[in-house]
Amino acid sequence: MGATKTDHFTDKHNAIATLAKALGHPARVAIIDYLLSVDTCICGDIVNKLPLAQPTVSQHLKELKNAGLIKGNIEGNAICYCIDEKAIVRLQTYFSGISGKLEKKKTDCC
Amino acid sequence: MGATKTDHFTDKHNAIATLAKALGHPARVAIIDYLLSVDTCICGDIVNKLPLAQPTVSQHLKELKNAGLIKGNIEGNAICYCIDEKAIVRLQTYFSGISGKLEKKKTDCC
DNA sequence: ACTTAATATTGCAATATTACGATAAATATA
DNA sequence: TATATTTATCGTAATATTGCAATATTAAGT
Repeated sequence: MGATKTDHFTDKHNAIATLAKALGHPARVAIIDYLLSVDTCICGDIVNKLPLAQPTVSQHLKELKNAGLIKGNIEGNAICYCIDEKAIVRLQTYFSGISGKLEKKKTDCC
Repeated sequence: MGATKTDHFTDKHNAIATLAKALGHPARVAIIDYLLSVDTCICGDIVNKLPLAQPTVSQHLKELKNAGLIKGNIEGNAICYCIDEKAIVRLQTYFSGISGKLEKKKTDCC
């Protein structure tokens, strides 16, 4: 089939999966990394930093935006993309939550 | 084409993407959640907790294992799966790193 | 209005993922 | 050894993703 059965899972699980999926491609991780490294947000040169054609980069940016990881503003004939801190914090909280629970368990049977 | 150009990205970006991709499906997030909630690691009943058939669950477990998020041991005719703490810590560190850098920047132009 | 520059969209081919029925493999128990 | 139980694998259909050339859109400058 190929279609994920999102209906059958909790909102929380779907939300984490959506964010994680958006970062499930090295190009998109690289984009986040790049956005983090630049001070100015005129980000047209992301294309130059990646080994991908412009339409492909544009598509990756769209996916990051749809997932809520980045936000963008039109800025003349350039676009300003920024990381959306809320999404990062959500992921950070999620993983530190798991980490904390694992510490408490300490039944490392495997 | 459909094939990710992993060759062209850094190992760090590929590593994060691999972990994130593994969590890019609600069923796999749910599996992690479940593994976290049980004390005993006899995990055959993951199938009962998910709205998916047994082969599908088995496949998701395999992907989580390949990505390094869980590890498993054969335990009689049951399998014991556990979360691999190292992977969680790696993700936690990654996201808190981003969060920290964002705090320092504070050039939220979008 | 015309041109230039930057980004987005469309269309399409190649590949990957998701899901499951059928079946196999492995192990425990009778 | 035969049977039940549990997990894995195979085969296959449906859908999604990735990547890019061609084209469209948008806004700035001339």
